[in-house]
Amino acid sequence: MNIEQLELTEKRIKIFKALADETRLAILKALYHSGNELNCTEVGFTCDTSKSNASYHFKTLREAGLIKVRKDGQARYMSIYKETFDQILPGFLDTL
Amino acid sequence: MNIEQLELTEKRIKIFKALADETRLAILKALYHSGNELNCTEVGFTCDTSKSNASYHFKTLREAGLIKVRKDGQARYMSIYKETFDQILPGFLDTL
DNA sequence: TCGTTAGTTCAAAAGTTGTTTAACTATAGA
DNA sequence: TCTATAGTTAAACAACTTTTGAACTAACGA
Repeated sequence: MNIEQLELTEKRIKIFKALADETRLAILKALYHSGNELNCTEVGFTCDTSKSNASYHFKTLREAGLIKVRKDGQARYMSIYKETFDQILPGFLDTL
Repeated sequence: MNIEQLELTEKRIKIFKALADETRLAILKALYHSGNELNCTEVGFTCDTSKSNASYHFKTLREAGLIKVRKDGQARYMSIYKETFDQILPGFLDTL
């Protein structure tokens, strides 16, 4: 395996780990179906867990490149990082 | 969430867990690129681990519905379970 | 029947991930 | 400046996954 393939494999594994969790799938589903950005409180509400646990899951999704976060005042708005899905899992978002 | 959606979510999580591992991605890659079935020894050789560990990973892949296994004499031949990929991760196999 | 090959299973050890609680930082408004 | 709100971080713990080595089963050929 060359270096690009190694990095691609690592990226894939990070993504699959991030997707292998009910709470994180619920977050992505909410984001995808909102068709828009949502703030942490809104997302935390739909996935029914504590704010620190929600924050842990946001971080996992962010580090896998599956969501992006925009800061505005006190709030942080997150949305699907579509490019990552298109590259690694073409067609998956539409099955959500 | 209704019962079908719950089952789909569980199936997805099982699949993502199965895919979130370097050894198992290597197995799938070998199978996909062989374009054919391979026996456990051949696959174990390409993914460089003990036979008991290889067997554990085969089971994980089998239980996620990602490979199927055919027994013939002493040997077992495994191959990609294409239908599962088509249903849950359309387009993914070609990125392998 | 005996030895060999192919693969699985089991239990213990090692490693990783998810949850919880509490303490923390940063921004906003009174 | 004080208080409230939004979110992150750290530590401890429980739960789960992976690895390892040894014992096992099943099929084959001599």
